[in-house]
Amino acid sequence: MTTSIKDVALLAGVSVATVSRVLGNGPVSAALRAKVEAAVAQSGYRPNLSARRLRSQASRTIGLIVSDIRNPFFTSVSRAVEDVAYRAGMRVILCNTDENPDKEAMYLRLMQEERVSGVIFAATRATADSLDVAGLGFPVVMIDRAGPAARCDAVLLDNRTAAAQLVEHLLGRGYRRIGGLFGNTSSTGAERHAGFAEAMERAGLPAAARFVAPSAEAAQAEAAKWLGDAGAPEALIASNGLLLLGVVKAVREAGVAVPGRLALAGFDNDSWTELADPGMTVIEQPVDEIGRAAMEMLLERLERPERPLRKVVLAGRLVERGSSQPRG
Amino acid sequence: MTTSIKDVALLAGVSVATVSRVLGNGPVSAALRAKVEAAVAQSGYRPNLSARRLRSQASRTIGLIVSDIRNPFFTSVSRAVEDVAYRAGMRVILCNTDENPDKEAMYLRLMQEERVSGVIFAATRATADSLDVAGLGFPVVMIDRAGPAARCDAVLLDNRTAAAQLVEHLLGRGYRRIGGLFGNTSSTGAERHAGFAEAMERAGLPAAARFVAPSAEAAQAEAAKWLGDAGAPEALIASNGLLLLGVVKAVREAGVAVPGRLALAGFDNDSWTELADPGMTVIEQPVDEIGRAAMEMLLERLERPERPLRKVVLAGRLVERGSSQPRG
DNA sequence: GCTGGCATTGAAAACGATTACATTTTTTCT
DNA sequence: AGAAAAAATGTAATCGTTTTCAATGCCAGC
Repeated sequence: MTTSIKDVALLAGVSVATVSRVLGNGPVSAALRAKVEAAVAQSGYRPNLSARRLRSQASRTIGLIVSDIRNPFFTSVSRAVEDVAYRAGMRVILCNTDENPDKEAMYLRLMQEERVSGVIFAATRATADSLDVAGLGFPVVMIDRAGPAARCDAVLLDNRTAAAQLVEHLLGRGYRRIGGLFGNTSSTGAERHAGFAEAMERAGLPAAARFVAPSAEAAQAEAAKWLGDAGAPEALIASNGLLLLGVVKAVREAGVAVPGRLALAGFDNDSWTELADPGMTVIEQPVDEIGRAAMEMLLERLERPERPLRKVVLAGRLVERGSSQPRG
Repeated sequence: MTTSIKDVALLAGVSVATVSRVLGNGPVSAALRAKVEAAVAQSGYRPNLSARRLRSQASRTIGLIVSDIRNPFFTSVSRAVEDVAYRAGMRVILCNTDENPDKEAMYLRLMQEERVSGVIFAATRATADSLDVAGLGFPVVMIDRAGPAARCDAVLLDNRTAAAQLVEHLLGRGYRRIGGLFGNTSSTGAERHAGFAEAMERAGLPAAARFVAPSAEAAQAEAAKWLGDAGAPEALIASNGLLLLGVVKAVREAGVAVPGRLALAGFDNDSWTELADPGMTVIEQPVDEIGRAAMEMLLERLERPERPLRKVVLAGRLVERGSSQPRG
C-alpha cells in the first residue's frame, strides 16, 4: 500500500483539499503549507499520476510513433522531440512500428486509450493515405513523411529537391548511368524517387530505380543482385541511411571500387558515412530542427486548435565526400 | 467529451458492469455480449487507461532508464526490451539521463508517480552506489552497469574478462605500449579499466589509462591530445562504441595510420566498425540477449518478489578486424 | 457590537473504470 | 412441478486525485 494524499492529510491534520492545494500552489496559509510540506517529506508521498490525469482530464503526454528507433535519423529526432517536450512539462511515449501498418493501428489505438494530448507520427504510406485524422481525437503532426493531403500539420524535408540535387551533383561529376534504390513503404521514398526521376529526365537520361523494404539487409541483398547484372549503374543513390549502409556492405562484399567502378550518394549524415572510405556523399537532414519544429508545432496546435494547418518544409544540405569524386 | 463506459452501457441497454465484463472476458451471455460489442463499435469507445490503472492498481508499465538513446548499444537493447515487454502486455516508458544523476533522480521519481511495475536501469556510478532500491517501491534490474552491491538483479557483460581479452589480443599481435580510454561516469568504464590494468600487469607492462566523459566528442578531444604527446601509445583500447568513434575521428584528423602507427580496439560491434577501414577489432556485446534477459528477469521478479537476487553475466565475443593486425 | 467582505479551509462530488456483493434468471435434479 | 444450485446481471463502493461550493474566521467600517 503506497501512501496517498489522504494519509498525508491525516498526518498533517488538514483536509485532503488543502494538501492538494499545497501541491498545486493554491492559496494556503504559510502555517498549514509548512505542516503539509513536512508531512509530505516525512511520508515520502508521491502523487499518483493516473488519478491526477483521470481527474484533471489532461494527460500531459504525447505519443511519438516512428518506424524504427535503431535508425539514427529517428533517434536523433526523438531526442530533439523529448527535449522540447520535457521543457514544456510533457512526457513522451515512444513507439516502434517496424513499418507495419498493423502495428501503427495498434499504437494509434493505444494513444487514444492513453488520452494523449497529441501525436507526432512518421507513418507508412498505407496508413498516411487512409488515416482519418479527425476521428482520432487528438492532433497529429506528421514528420519525415507526408500525411493525408493537407489534413494535418507536417514537418518535412524537401525530398524532391534534395534528390534532384544529388542527381545533379553526380551528373556534374561526370556520371551518366545513375541508379536509385528507394524504400517502398514511405511517401518519402516515393518523393525522393520522383525528384530523382525528374532530374534524370531533365538530363535526357533513363532513370533506373529499384524499391526495397527499408532495411540495411534488404538493401544489401538488392544491391548485390544489381551489381551482378549486365549494365549495372556507374553511380547509385540510396534513399536513406539504412539503405546506403546496406549498399556499402554489398559493395565491400563484392570488392567493387568506390568511386572507381561505382560512385555512391545518399541521405542522412550518419556518423559512419564520414568514416567509411572514401567517405559518403550525402544529403544531411536537419534532424534536431525537425524534432524541435514538430514538437513546437504540436504545442502550438494544442494551444490554438483552430489555427490553419501548416507544413514546414526544410532543406537538406549536400555534404560532398569521396564516394562521388569526379569520374576519372 | 470522449465516450465513456457509461455511454456504451446506455447505448447497449445494460449496466456498466456488464460492459466491463465484456471488455475483460468476464461471464456474459452471448446475447448481451453481442449487444455490447455492437455498441462499442458504433460509439468508437476506447477504455481510459488512467481510470483502469487507478482502479485496478496495476500499471502494466515498466520504465527503461538509459544514459543515451543515441548510443546504438542502448537503442538495440531497448528494442529487445520492448519486444519482450509488449509480448507480455506491458508498456515501456523510455528515459534518457545523459549520464546526469539529477536527471536520474527525476526519472526515478517519475517512475514512482507513474506507479510502474518495475524499472530497467543503466545507472551512473554515483547513483548506483547510493541508490536505496528498497525504498523505491518497485523492483529494479540493472543493465550494463552494476548496481549497489547485491541489492538488485542485474544483467551484465563480463567486462573484466572482455577487456583483458582485448589486451591479450593486442599483446599477441606484438603491441606493447597499450593505452586505454575509459568512460568516467559508469561502473562499466571502471571495470573495463580494471580488466585492462590487470592484464597489463600480468604482462609486466605499464598501463596508461585516461578517463573521459562518455561521448564521441570528449573522446575525440582527448585522443587528439594524447596522440600529440611524447610517448604516445602503439595501440589504444576504447571502452565503448562512442569513445571508439571519437578516437577514430581524431586519428583520421591527425592522419595517423591504423594499424601502422596506432592499432585500435574497442567495445560494441556498431555497424560502422566494419566499414571504417581497416575495420575495427571489437568486443561484440550480445545486445538483444541483454535486453531480453533483463526484461524476462523483471517479469520473473514481478511474479515472485521473494526469489533470490540474480546476476546474469554474459560473455562478449571478440571480433578481429584490421585495426589490430600484427605489428609489422 | 454588528455587518459585509475577503481570505482560508473543509466536505463532498466528480473523473472512468473494476469488482464485491446482492439480486435476478436459468438450469438441473428429484 | 418445485427446490436448490448455478449462472448472469445489476447496484454501489472504490481507486487517488482535483475542484466546486459552502462554511468558517477575521478584519474594517459604521
